[in-house]
Amino acid sequence: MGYVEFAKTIKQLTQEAGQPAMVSMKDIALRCGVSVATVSKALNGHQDVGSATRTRICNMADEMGYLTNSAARALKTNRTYHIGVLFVDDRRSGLGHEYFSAVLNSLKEEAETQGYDITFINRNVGNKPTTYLQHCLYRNLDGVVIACVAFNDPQVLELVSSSLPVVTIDHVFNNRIAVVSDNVNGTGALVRHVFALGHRRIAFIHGERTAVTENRLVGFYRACGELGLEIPPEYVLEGVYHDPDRCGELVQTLLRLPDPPTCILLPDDFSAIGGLNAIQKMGLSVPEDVSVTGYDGIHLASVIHPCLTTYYQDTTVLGRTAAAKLIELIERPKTALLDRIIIPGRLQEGQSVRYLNL
Amino acid sequence: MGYVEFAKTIKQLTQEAGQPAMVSMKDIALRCGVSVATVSKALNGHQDVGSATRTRICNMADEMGYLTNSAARALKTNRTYHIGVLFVDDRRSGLGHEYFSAVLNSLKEEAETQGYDITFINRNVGNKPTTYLQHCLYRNLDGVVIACVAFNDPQVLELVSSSLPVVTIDHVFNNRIAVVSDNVNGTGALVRHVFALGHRRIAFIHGERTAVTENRLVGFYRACGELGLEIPPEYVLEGVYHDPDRCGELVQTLLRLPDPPTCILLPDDFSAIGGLNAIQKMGLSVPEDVSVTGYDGIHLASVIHPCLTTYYQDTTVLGRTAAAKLIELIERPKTALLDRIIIPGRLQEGQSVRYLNL
DNA sequence: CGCCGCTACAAAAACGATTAAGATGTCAAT
DNA sequence: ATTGACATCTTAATCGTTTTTGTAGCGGCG
Repeated sequence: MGYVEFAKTIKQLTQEAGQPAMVSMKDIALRCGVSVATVSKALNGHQDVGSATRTRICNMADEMGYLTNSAARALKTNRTYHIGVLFVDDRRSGLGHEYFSAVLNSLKEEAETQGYDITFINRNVGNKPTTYLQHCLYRNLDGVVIACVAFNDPQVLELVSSSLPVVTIDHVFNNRIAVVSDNVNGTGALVRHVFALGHRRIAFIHGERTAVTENRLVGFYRACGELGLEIPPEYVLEGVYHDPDRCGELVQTLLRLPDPPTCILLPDDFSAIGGLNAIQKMGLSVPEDVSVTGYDGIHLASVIHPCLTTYYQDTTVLGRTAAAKLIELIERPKTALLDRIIIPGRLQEGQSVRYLNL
Repeated sequence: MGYVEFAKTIKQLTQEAGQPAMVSMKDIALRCGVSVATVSKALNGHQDVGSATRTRICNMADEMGYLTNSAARALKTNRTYHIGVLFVDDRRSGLGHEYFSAVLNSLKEEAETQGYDITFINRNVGNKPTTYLQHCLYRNLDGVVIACVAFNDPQVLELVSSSLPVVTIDHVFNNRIAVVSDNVNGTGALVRHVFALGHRRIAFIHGERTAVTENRLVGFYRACGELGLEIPPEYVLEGVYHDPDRCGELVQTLLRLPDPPTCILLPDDFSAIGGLNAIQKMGLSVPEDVSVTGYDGIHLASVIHPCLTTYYQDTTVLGRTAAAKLIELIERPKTALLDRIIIPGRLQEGQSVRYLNL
């Protein structure tokens, strides 16, 4: 039986069985008259394989539809080309949040183009509860991206202090790579923007106290300081991210002050909607009576009415960078710089901030 | 060296190395004075192991922090406890869409509680481009959930017609399990609802032609028929999902008709915002002058003003069911019913539809 | 007593790849 | 001719499981 006939037979067999009848290196070796070792080397680009043999093997591999068995490779090399992603979605602040799903999507794409797949980390192995770290070890993950979680969770800390390559998003740990959105300058940019439009009485409703929030507060106070603004303490309130109702209430609180602000910075675009509603409910309108800004720059911001002045966080670069840095750390641990990488965003002007005649 | 000392040593070693120094069945076997085979059986609950030995082995496994090596198990058993998810996010209609991220999240949780991890399917293996199917085979995925893709993509069809266990969401294939949102009754419910409120001139802006859209059209025309409504063809327009601008334009088109509708059904909540804006831009208001409904019942619908009357799609049940059905198909292929499962939603009344005095 | 059947374990062969170490052949230099 | 260097390929061990087959011991039964 000649070469071509044999190939046909193989295909027919696989067709018939309905199963793709996984072809292994052994099969290729058999057909090429070489050893499995040679096949492995040829396919992996090692140098001690003759160029004629190499092309013969590679062609045969294509011909036969060879696919690496990832489990076997992982077993032998301890490399899975799988990176874990830890996103927690309590109260819809994880995947449900457009910011994070956009970051995730970009992260996914970068990882995939580099040959890595992503998988979610959770707290069980088989049907037994475990820790995040154990789950990662069980799956032999090459590395982990952590985002959108309670970073003081003991299980998260265990993961961060493990020997696994880790990249965190929007939170900085010592001696770990962190990719963070530029919350300091982002908030600062908003302050300076509304200041330039004449606003002096600027209030800030921020989210729950997290690393992100701390940075936004720093950005806020620093910018105000540089502009010579004295912000009364009652202008700075703790709200809740992604909670239009709560933020709406706080907006009303602010507007009922004896000396109300002319502009209110809200924790994010979504909760800004609550602000808009609350203001409208008081018979006032945006931006004529009160100005408002959001944060995030999600699609929503530009389609609501009035569309929001906000600070766009570059989710694409954030996700891509996180993936790229993690892979760098995995593949070249010696040279990877353990540092904090700040991703700048961009002020996005809408119609929610009025020009104030001074 | 006694038992306790030995245990300590192990722990110290792993601490020092910084590496968790994976302990294998071999280590347990050594310490328990049994063979690896026995360890394997004990840990996997086989019957031919003495109960004393069994508990000794299990305790030791816990003690030493044993974790199954998933790669080795996968290699031997061809089961990875990994299910693939195919979500495509062209033009932000995948993960960026709250509907799908909610489905994904629910799917993830159900899979995880059953001991399965989820991973995204893409089109490369290593750094070479391949098909979705090849990717699944390369990763030895136990099964696949397909959602939110162009279901006529040849690569998707290849996957669907492969021998892999497959569950599709919102699209039905022959002899495959499909989990679909009840678009027929959902749209019907909206029609009946606005009819009950007195509306007779009801327009429908639907999304691009997909299986989902077809069902909604069926639901629309069927309900209208049952109610004895004659819908003029110019009342039914093809819009674009998740596109407020385009849908806004179409709303204006409808309202400029000589005999405009009193109520407009929009393709989803997000694009309904475009409808609201467009109406406002014409100097009209919702619901006083025109009534509007959305679809999806995402969080947004209830926070905008006026909040939307919409049809809530039960993303939680959708995702959970998809995962559960897929796992059933994987684990009990003989008894799993290859069928279409319809997940009902719920009409969610807002303030965007007015009561019309007839 | 001898045999059967049972329980409880061990031995060993896989799964499919990687890789160190060894083998072979060729050719140039001595 | 011998040697070494080099290129090219093979052998064989190994990763950590699972699973088939084998076997020792023991009690019961005719």
